[in-house]
Amino acid sequence: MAEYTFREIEKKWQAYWEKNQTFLAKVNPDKPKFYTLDMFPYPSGAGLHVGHPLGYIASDIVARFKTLKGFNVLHPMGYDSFGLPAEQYAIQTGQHPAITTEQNIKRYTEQLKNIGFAFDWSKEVRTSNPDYYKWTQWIFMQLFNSYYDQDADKALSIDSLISRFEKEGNKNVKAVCDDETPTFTAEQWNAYSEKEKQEMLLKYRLTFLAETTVNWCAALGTVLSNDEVKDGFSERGGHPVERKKMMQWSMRITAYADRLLKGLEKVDWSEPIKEMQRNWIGKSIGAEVIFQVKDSNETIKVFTTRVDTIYGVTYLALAPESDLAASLITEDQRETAEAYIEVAKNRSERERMSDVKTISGAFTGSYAINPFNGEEIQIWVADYVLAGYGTGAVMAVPAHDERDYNFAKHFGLEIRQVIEGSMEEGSFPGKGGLIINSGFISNLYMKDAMTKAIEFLEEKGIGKGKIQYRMRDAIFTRQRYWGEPLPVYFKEGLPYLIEEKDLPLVLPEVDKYLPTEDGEPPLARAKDWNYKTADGEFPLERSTMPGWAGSSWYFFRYTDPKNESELADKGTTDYWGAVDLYIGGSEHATGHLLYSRFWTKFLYDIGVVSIDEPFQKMINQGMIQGRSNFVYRVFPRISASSGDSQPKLPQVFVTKSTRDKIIEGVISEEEVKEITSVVNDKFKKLNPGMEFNPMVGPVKLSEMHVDVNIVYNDQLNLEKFKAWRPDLADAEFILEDGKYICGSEVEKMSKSKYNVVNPDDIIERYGADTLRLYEMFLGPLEQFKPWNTNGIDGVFKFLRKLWNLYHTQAGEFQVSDAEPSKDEYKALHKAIKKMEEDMANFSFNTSVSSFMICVNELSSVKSNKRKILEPLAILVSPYAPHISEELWSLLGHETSITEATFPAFDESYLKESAFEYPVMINGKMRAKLNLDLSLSKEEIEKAALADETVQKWLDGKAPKKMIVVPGKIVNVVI
RNA sequence: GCCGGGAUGGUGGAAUAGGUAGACACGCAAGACUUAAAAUCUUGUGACCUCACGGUCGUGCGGGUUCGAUUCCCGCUCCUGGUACCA
Repeated sequence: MAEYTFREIEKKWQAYWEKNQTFLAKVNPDKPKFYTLDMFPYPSGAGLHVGHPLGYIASDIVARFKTLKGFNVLHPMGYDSFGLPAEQYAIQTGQHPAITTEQNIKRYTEQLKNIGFAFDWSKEVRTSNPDYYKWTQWIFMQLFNSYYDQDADKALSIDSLISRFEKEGNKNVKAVCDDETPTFTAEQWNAYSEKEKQEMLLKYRLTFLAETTVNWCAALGTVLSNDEVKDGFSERGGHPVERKKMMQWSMRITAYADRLLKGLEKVDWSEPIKEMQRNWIGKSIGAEVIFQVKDSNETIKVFTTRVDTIYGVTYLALAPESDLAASLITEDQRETAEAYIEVAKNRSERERMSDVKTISGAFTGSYAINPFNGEEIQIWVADYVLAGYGTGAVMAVPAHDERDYNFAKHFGLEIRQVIEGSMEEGSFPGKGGLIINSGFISNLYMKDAMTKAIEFLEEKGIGKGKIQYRMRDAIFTRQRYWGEPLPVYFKEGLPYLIEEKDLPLVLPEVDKYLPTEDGEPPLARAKDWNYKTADGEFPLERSTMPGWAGSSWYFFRYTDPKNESELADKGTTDYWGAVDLYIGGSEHATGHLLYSRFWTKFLYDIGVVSIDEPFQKMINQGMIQGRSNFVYRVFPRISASSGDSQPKLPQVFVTKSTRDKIIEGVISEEEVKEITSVVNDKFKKLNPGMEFNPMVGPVKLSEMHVDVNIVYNDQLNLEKFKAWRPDLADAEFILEDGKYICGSEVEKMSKSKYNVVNPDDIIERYGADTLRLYEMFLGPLEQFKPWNTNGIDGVFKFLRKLWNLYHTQAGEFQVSDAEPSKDEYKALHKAIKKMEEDMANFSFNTSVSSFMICVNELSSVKSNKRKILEPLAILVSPYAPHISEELWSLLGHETSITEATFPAFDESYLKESAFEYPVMINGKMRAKLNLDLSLSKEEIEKAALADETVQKWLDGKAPKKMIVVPGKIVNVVI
């Protein structure tokens, strides 16, 4: 007697897959490849909850489906194992992060294996493994040894730059470099000292050391990137973040801004994600204009996207941080202006952001000259100007820019209109409008006016057309322990790379994971953290790499994870190419996904890989939210004269509907009496002999989270509840129909809300196949949805029904070799068709439904035909691989079902000769008419008109109009 | 503010080249089997009116296009994600 014993079946096949290396991916040029990838997890101490595997299940289904379709599939998994939580834990406990990380990984792997993923575990990578981060360091070295050549529009080696400098200086070199890089000749270059040369090269390298204003988080003792800061607080932990100047390594990602933007056109991602990246890159086309300061040698450079409005400029505004601003302050303005700068500078980013409405600024006392009309305009300091964007200075055109307008209004500055239109409702951008009052660009439209103005600027050498990006260079150092060390040492204060043969530069041991007393990063605690060269011993860099370093290239390492001589074999990465399907959360839209694209483009430039976009198709799965359950405790309002001892208060709980009645004030007096008497009786029992004033109405309640794992379909398991916490051991319940129904709410899944559901528990109760099916059945992959176990019985029942198709009522395996009926074929092929369509659209939930329909139909005719059940097992196998393998082997196969071929869809089984026409009267369905599909329009019309219901509605009159769509519908208009 | 995504029964959701709204599942109700429970099976289940036949309303709200609108257009409301003085 063989029941569906999922526990045995699942263990058996998981062991089989492991032993037979079923999912081992090998390069095979004879087969088309398919690379499907999940964003690898950070192995946290809490383990997996049901939300994590959602995307993995989806990609696993695709992987298994593609295998059945004859593709050579790579489906790897690994760990993003450097990170803050392990370090935080290490600080608290003194335990080495490597140890906790190892433990967490072990647990994650176990949990993942329980779900039956078709992962090729031999490809596993861990970013914190020296074998891995050796290559992260190696990539860093290549970046250090490269610069971005704008003529070639790619990264080139720094050596080639040096030889150009030696021959011709930097005058004709078009490269991405620091703003203040001076021009020099070959003679000057050759005369530079070694130190001067290195300093100059640092201005060109793709990773470089520079003083930058950073987001310093004192509580975490580290620098955070912009996307790790939310509203002035750290994303992790919510600690305050301040702006601070520090020497930091940066990555010149801005060099790739335009290619990162253009590359988006080539990839198949959702529009919102692409849009987020476009906004993040923030390309603006405009011009740089130089304003001369009156009676001074100083000039002010501004960036504007609207040179066409240059005749409308009535003042200039500088960022408070600007050094120039301070120097322009005149004696008579000194007091107010300096005070303003002091206040504005010290206002934290957070204050400035939350306080957008307040307009503030100060006049410096100096004037600038508008190069177009020679007009003198005031120079102001204003905190609406950001130091970090463009030149940190703006030319203000109050008539056509809202912020300038508000500022001018507030300080009574001139507002001069230069575009045709009405100023009644304040400023207007007037894009495309006719330019007026603007000298030689008057009577032109925006585009032409801009072209002409730029020509003028370039002719006079007082500006040029310019493209500005919002994106900043990415800071690449963290003052942290648990990250990749940078392969850099310092000689005379200048950075040099260690030799490649000394890679990996292994993370040293330290006594504590905290910064040193004088604020140095934890690596400063390491003994002998120096680099030995022929010239002596030099200190190594003490900062480590940020979290995104290791995750920016792991998809290449998966193809060849054990390679010791290169980051991956070129032939292998060429074979696997770009990731065909990447599944992960949309929260990585501007971090990981941008950095990965950047590094891929760089690796492409230096010839290490052959693709320049890593992720061809991406799907962003929606987060699974928690669904909390609540119980409602009656507030026992009893006063007792207890003497010394505290009275024991009764724990009495009422159900959701009683609570609702109490809240709405519609509870009956009898119910109140019942509740109070239960409370009073309980009190008496708990405190025998004690005198007390019994509780009377009205009833007050307090709400309490209850562990969702002891609630089933919102019904509380009373025994488990009593055992949950000692104080609840003699809880009393006022039930309805013998049940305690809890309240519920959707919240974030978190321990403190007792709503975390562990996949292990679901697997224990229903099996991994049920979990997989159910996660997919929950709804569209991309949608955010709460986890709710309420419907899980349905898919579990489905699997049992599926099992029963292959078994007699007595539980014996039995299939028939008889020829299936037309209906049986039809049921199967409907499901095949649907599955093919759904896989193309990544619509996993609807496939599960179609399996259910198919099995229901086959069950109702008690089908047990091999010709139906064999393909059915294959069809279901990507979703429910364990049961399918078992059925497949029962069907007599000796190899894994993964080696089967996906059943071919045959349209002819779905062909119908007749169709049940819905007959509508004025667009409302009134009758049904079963007609042959070969009938002509006229014949259908005739049949419809003859119908009794139609006759009734017509009531003897002729229809105004008849719409007949063969095979679809009949509509009679009356 | 700006840029995305969304709103369908008691619940999760299905259906878009415009063509039977509510597939599939949960829950609920009734019944069968059972000493009983569980499990399983059968039937019903959007709301309202009606004994019934049947009818009216119904896909966030208000309009429009159409023989016909969950689907297209215009105007709103609410929820949700991103972003935030980017010149």
